[in-house]
Amino acid sequence: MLSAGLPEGAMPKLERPGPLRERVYEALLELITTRALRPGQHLVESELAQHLGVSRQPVREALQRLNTDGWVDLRPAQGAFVHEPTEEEADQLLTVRTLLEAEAARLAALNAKAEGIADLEALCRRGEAAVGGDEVETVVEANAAFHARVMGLAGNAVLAELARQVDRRVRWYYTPVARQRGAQSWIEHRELIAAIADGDGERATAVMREHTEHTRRSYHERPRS
Amino acid sequence: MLSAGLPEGAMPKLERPGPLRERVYEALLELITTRALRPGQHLVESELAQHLGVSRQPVREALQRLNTDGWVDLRPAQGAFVHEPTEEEADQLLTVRTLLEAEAARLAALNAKAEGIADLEALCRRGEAAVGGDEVETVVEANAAFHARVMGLAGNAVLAELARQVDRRVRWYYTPVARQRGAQSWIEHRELIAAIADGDGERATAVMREHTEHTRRSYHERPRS
DNA sequence: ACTCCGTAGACTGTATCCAATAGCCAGAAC
DNA sequence: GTTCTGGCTATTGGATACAGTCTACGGAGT
Repeated sequence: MLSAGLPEGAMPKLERPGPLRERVYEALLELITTRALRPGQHLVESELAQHLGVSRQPVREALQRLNTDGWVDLRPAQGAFVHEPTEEEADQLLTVRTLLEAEAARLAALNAKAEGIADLEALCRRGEAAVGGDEVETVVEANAAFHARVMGLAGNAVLAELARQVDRRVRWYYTPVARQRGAQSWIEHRELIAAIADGDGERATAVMREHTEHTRRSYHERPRS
Repeated sequence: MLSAGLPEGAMPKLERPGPLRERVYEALLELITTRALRPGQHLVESELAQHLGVSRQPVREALQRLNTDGWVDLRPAQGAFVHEPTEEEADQLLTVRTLLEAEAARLAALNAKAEGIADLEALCRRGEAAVGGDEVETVVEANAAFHARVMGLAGNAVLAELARQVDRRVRWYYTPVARQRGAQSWIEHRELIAAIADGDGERATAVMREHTEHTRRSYHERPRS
């Protein structure tokens, strides 16, 4: 018990690196989402280990998790390959996302307090500013943050965990085409905030469903690379 | 290319054990779901390894996956503990399950062919027979098989994967109280089949939602152990 | 009664070693 | 010339050993 009157925030909270496998996981995920490792590419444990400056063990464990999370395909006795998304899979993913996000919006509308609403508005402003700056990376990130906050307001940890996984992959597929849907997306976010602020679960669901379905359609209409 | 006229089914398909970590994962999951390993119990890698007759390596990887799937809690530098479900978490899980299953029912109604309907009826008969026999284990399994088949008819692999994880945990929480909801559950299954056979997505959704909400309520009304 | 270590138990990460397997290619058989 | 076989290689899968570090527990001292 800190008997001395140390202010809580003053503790430097000395940086705990966390398990190495986690950091390797994040590092590889970063490389995949940024397209530094391209879909279909063969990942060799020993190469990755050497490149990251760790032993094979943490790399193996990270690859296993990436496999179960759908980021890489682990072919037995041959190695790991960066997952290649198919048209059908992307569509299914976006469908599920619509489902999860719509439910989250409904729950958020029922649970949200004034503080949460304020957070959403702040995030919305940040997103709109990013759209003005035309930086795709920042826009996508702000969008993810906004949706994550809505999910947080829903107060369902299980739902949030599923959505986290799904959203991250959606973000991967979607980033290349995010530019198209700039300003319109944030107008819809405003509508969503209004519905949540009114505590209107039905409307929040409808708005969110409409919003994510827009995203889904704009994915299918994307320019082929 | 099998030029000889070997019948496809004749190949014994010699048993491939598959990766050891998978088998360890399944073995541990079996031990957890059957309550041989009780919630809160401390799992020591070396003990498990010795007990299963493998080295620590596969055990570690299996524990990691069990951790990400929510079956065990991995406390740093201390070890793995069988997850202890809380009231709130069970409720959230059942809520999410309702969401996923309802969507699956809708999609199944839109996609199902005659063959799928027949499968559902067969599974339903099997379940009803099990209820008659009053064997909780068999009933729960038949129930899982039925829901899994509905999910298969929905034809959304991503949705199915999420539901598989959620359902397995729901099953864990729910098994102790499954006895209460015997016959009624299968009557509702019949209704669901009818809705799917009619291709009525709205009704299928409603029936499934009602069905899983029944389950949720009966969970909360369960006798405390 | 409270605090302060000391120690044991357990995980984390590293380094090797060996076995099994998929893919590939060269070469023999027809 | 085509096909099949056999071996070679790269890589993973699994086992084992070992050092470092963290946690919790308990006993000694105040």
